[in-house]
Amino acid sequence: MERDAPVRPVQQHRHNLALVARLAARLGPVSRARLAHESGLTKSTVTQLTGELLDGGLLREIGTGRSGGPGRPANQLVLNSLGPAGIGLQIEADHVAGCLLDLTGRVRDRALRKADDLTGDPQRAVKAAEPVLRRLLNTANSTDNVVVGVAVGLPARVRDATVVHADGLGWADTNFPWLLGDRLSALGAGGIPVTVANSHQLAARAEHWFGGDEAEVLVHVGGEDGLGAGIVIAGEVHAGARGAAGELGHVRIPGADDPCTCGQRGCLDTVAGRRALLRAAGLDEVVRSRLTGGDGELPALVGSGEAVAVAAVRRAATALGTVLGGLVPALDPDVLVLGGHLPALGSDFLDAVDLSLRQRCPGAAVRVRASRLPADVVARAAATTVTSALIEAPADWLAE
Amino acid sequence: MERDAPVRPVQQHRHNLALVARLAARLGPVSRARLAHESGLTKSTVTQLTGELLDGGLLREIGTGRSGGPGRPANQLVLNSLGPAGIGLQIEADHVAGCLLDLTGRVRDRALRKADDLTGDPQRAVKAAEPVLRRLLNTANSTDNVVVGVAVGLPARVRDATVVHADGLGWADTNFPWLLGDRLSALGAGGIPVTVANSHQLAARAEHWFGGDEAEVLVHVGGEDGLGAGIVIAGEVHAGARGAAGELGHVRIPGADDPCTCGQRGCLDTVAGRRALLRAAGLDEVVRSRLTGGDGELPALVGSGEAVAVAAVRRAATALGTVLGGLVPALDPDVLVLGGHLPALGSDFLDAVDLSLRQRCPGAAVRVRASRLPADVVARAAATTVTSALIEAPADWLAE
DNA sequence: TTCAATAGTCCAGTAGACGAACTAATTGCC
DNA sequence: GGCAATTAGTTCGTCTACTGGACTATTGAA
Repeated sequence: MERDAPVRPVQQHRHNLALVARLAARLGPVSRARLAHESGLTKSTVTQLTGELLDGGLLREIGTGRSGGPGRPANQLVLNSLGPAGIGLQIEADHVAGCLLDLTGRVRDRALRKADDLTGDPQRAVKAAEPVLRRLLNTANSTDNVVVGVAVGLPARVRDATVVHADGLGWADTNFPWLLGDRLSALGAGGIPVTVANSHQLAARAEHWFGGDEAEVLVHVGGEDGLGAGIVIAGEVHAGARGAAGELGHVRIPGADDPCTCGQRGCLDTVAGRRALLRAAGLDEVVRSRLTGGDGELPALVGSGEAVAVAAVRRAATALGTVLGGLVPALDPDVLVLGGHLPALGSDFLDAVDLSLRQRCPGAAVRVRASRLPADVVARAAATTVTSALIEAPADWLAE
Repeated sequence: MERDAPVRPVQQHRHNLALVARLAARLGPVSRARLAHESGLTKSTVTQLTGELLDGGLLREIGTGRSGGPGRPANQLVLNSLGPAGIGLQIEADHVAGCLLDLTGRVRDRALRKADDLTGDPQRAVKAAEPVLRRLLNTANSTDNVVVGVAVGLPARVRDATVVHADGLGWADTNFPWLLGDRLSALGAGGIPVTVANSHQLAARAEHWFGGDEAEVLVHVGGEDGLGAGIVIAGEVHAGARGAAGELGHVRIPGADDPCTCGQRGCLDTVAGRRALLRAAGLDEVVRSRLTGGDGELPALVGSGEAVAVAAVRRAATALGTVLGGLVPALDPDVLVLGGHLPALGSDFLDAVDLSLRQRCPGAAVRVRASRLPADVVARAAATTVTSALIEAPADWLAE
C-alpha cells in the first residue's frame, strides 16, 4: 500500500486480493476456509476474492481433496500452472541463459545460448537472446502459458529501468528493455513488458527465496567475472542510492597491485575474480578458451597441492574475507552466501574466507555458507520477479 | 499498513488519518483544502479526518491566515504544540541528557545530569535519569503538554525492547524500559510507555530528519566512546538481524595491536575511539578527568603541529576511512555523516578520512560531511520517535 | 437414517470515502 | 454599497467492499 496515497475501497480490495493470492501461493493447495482463517478475512470475502482470482486465471480449483474427518471436504485451490507465466533472462559476456517459469514457480523450460563475445554493442546481446526467447515463447505457447513479462538480469548498474553502467559488458546508459522489446515485437510477442535488474541483486533474491535460510538480512557474494554482492533486507533488495550497492569488485586490496579493467590497480577483482584467479593459478589457457567447465581444474589443482594454485586461492580467500569482514559488522546479516564461481573453488576456500572474515571481525554471529543453487539462478530469479509481481499485485493483472 | 493483515474500512480510515496527520506535519500551517489537494482525498473526507485529529488534540486551528487573493480565507491547521509530547533520554557512561519535545518538533525543555560512572548496575542509570525526568515532567505539566512516551537512546544492542548487550555500560539482557517505568511510577507518571533504541541508530535518524540531505541512504558514524554506525534506508533504520548493525568499533585494523575492552587487540576503537585518541595524543589527564570539554584540546594540539597528536589523528583518520571505504561500495549511500566526537577533531581529520575512504574505493560517489547537529541529538531523536509515532499512527492515540 | 461437523454461498447491514450541491467569507469591479 | 468571482468548508445521499449470520452442501459416525 503506498504510504503517501489515499486508501479508498478499491485499494482495500487490492490489498486483500494480494493477501489471498500470497497465502494461496505460500500454502499450496488450500481451501477457501483455510484462506479465510489464515488471512483473517471472512469466508464470504474469500469466496469473492478467490472468485476473481479464478476468473483471472491466477488460481485453479483442483477437486475436493482430503477427507480427514467429518464435514464437507474442501475444494482445494492452487496457483494456476497453466495461466500467466514469466520469462527470465541472464545475460553475461559469454552467454545468454533463459527460463520460462509458471506461477507455481516451476521451470517449464530452459534455454542457453553460448556466444563468443557480447561486450560492446548491446545489440549483440539482443541478437543472442533472440533464439532463447523464441524457444521459450514457443514452449509457453504449447503449454498454454501466457508470458506476461520478461525480466533480464545483467552484471550492470541499473537505474530507472536503464542500464547506467555495465563494467563487464561495456555498456552505458542503455535502455535495454526498449531494445529487447523491439525484438520481442519482431517475434510476434510485442507489448510484453521488459524489466532489467542487476544480476548480483537477483542472485541474492534467489538465495532469499530458494536458499531456505529464512533470513531477515541476507548477503550474497559472487558473480561470473566481476565480484559483487546483493543485499536482501526484510525481503527487499537494497539497491543503494544510485543502484550501485554491492559493487565490491573494485575495493582496493592492500598489497595487490595488478591492473584492473576499471583503470585502477589492486582491486578485489584482480585477486578474487574468476579470470584473475585462473590466471594467477597458471590456467591462462582456460581463460583464453572461455571454457566455463575449466573452473573445475582449479579445485583439482588445489586438491593436488599445486603450490601456485594453492597460494592464489588462499590469497583470494583472505582478500575476500577481509572485505566481507568489514561488511558484516555494518549490516549484521543472518547469512552470508558465497555463490557464482566461488563454491567451485572448494570447501577449503570457503573455510579460508570464513577464517579471514572472522579475523577481521571476531564476534560476528553470521553464518557463512556456499550457495547450493544451480548456475542459472539469475535467470530463474529474474523470471520469479515477473511471477511474484503478479501474486503481489493481482489486481493489476485482473484489470486487463 | 500491515502486509499480512486484512484491510477493512477501519484500516482504510487509519491509513488516511495518518496520511493527513503526516501532511499537516510536513506542510506546517495548512488549510483543509490544501490537505485535500496534497493527499488526494476529497474535501469532505479531509473535513472528517481533521475533525478527529482536532478532537484528539493532535491538530489545532489557528485563525484564518493569509488573504492573498479572492475567495474565502483558509482556516489554517497546525500540529498542536500544547497537546501530546515526548521525552527523549540519552544515557552514556558519564551523563544522562534529556529533552521534552512537542508535536511540532520544538524542544520545550532540556536537562542534563553529569555522573561519575554509570557502568555496571543499570539502576545507577535509572537513578541518574530521575532528576532529568522529574524536571521534564514538571515542565510538561506547566506547559499543558501530556507526555505520551519516553524513549531512551543507549550505546547498546537492543532487541525486542531489551538491552541485549551494552559494551560501554557493562549491561546485558536488561529490560531497561521496565526499570525506568518503575521509576516513572514513583514520580507519579506511571503507565507511560518506555522504549529503548541504539544511540548510533538514533543519531543516524537524527541526521536523516534534521540534517537536510534528503538522502535515500544515509550512514552516520560517530559515538561518544565506542565508534558505531547507523544506517538509514528509505527513512527506516537498518538494525540488522540481531540489532547489531553498525557495530564497527571492533573491526580489526591491520597494524594496530592495542588491547581493547572487548578482549581483542587492534580494534578500530583502540585507534579512533575518543579515549584512545586522546591517550595516543598524550592527553591522558583529560581522559582521567572525564572532561568532555577536553576534546577541544586535541584539535588545538593538532593545529599547533604537535607531532604526536598529528600522528594519532592521522592514524585514526586512515583507519576509519579504510573501514568506511569497505562500507560505501556495499551500501551505496548518498551521504556519510561523521558525528559524535569526530567533528571536533577538525576539518583536517575529515579530509583525511575522506582521502583514505576514496583510496579504498576510488569511484565512490558518496558525499562525506561532518555533522552539524548539537551534542544532545540522540535525546532529541529519541523524543522524536515518540512524537513521530503519534503522527504516523494517530488512530492509536485517538482511540484512548 | 440422522446428527455433527466442516465448506461454501447468499444477503442484508455497515463503515467510510466520494461527489454534487450547498453555505461561508473574502476580493475586486462597478 | 452592491454584486460577481473565487476559494473554503460542510452536508447529505451514493457507492464500494467487508462483515456476520442464515442458509445450503457434503461428508463421517452413531
